[in-house]
Amino acid sequence: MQLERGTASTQVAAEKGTGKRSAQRTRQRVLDVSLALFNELGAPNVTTNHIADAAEISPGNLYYHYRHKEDIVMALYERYEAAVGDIVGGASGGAVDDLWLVIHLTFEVVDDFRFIHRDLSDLCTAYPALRVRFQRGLESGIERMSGYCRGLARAGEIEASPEEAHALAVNVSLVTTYWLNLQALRHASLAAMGRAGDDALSEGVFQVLSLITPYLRGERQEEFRRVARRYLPN
Amino acid sequence: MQLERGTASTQVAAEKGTGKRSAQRTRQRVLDVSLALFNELGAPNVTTNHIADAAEISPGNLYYHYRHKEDIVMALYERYEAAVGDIVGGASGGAVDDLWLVIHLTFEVVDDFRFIHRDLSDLCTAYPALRVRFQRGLESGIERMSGYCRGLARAGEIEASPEEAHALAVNVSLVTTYWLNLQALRHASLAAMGRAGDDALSEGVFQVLSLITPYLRGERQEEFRRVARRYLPN
DNA sequence: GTCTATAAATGGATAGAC
DNA sequence: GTCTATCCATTTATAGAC
Repeated sequence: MQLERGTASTQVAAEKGTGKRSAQRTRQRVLDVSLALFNELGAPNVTTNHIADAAEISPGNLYYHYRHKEDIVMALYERYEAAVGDIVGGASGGAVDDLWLVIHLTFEVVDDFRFIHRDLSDLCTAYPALRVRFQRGLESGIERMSGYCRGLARAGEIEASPEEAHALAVNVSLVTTYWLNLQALRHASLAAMGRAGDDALSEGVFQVLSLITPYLRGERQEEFRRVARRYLPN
Repeated sequence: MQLERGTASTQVAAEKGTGKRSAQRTRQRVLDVSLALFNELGAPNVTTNHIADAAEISPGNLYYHYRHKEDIVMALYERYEAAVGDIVGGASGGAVDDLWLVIHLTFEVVDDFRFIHRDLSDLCTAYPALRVRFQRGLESGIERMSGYCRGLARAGEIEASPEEAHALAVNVSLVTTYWLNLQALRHASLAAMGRAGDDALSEGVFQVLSLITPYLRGERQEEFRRVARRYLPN
């Protein structure tokens, strides 16, 4: 992550007239336009020619940088994983107070890479490598959330058996994973679906919070309800 | 629905030697094998030739019966809708007691037609007619569940604001829609995914019940917990 | 109603020149 | 690094004989 010799501007200058650009830059641009196209049309509906066009390079050149469409998808998935990792890594080890913030940030990342969940099953059968990575990430996410919930239960913050705490964690993961997807389906105009509106995102946070709220007790519950209310559409 | 002149056996007899079969029977068989293939491989990965092969007819003949692949998908979706309608229609208007049964039966239908939710987004963009039908069904499902939950709230059975009751209903719909899908993703071997095991189905019921349980109070909650426990894997 | 043969279009991927 | 041209496989759908 500490590559990038020379500033972008000096690179551009050095590339002038040669007709060549740094491989790094081209690869980055391919990923950027691919992400945009995948999100807009769904990965299965974006062809390699389509990507090459948008990146303003030839199909042949595209395959010089990425031998298979799968390679592009995997590279983007790694970006997604890294972004998610930044969030949980930055979370201050388990305070209830900023749980809502973690949820919110997570939804933003899920939105940025919404193509992943849009055709998740199909992508995972087409690209087995993606399946194993996704499985790993999902399980570890569930496990982390489950541990967090069971911790709350032990601390007496929520009233739930270990099984219920785990079920709660799984439901949180499920809603986080599919909420924006379902919301896009519900409110999609006939036009291609662009980025989810702030509404859809806020509603998602509300949905997740409303999974947790009823388990809380007394004071804590009120606190949560106040936060949740901020995420209501009205 | 009251067609079917003559029994199946007399039809078969009448068809002998002519090389022709009743259009009804052929169409049914096409739908049956399509459903099986879609569920096994995912609709996008099943070609019309594939279907023709499995139905033991020629590609040309397939297109005599169904002009487009979309027609097959839509016919199957109508089957699905009808099956769901049977469940909610048969439910004895709102007793809490057999809510778990409705959930269980719903999961079975969702499982029978799991190809629908597997590639939902992609199918809906490919077939706009499907999108509108699905949207309608989803919204009416949410609305019914929401009304049910708000009713429980009014009756004092659960402690939830109207907004929370609605959020609960949405989460119930979401989990019901995507649970088996996610579960197939989690536990899929490299082999094609067959019907969900009884485990996955029971766990799904448990997940949905655990959405509702924490909202209940005292006696009712205990009752629900007892039912839910029956759905635990162990 | 059913078949064979094939059209028409698309998509992933490669070869070889510059 | 980049391009043009093209191969090869696949897929939907049709034409026309039986």
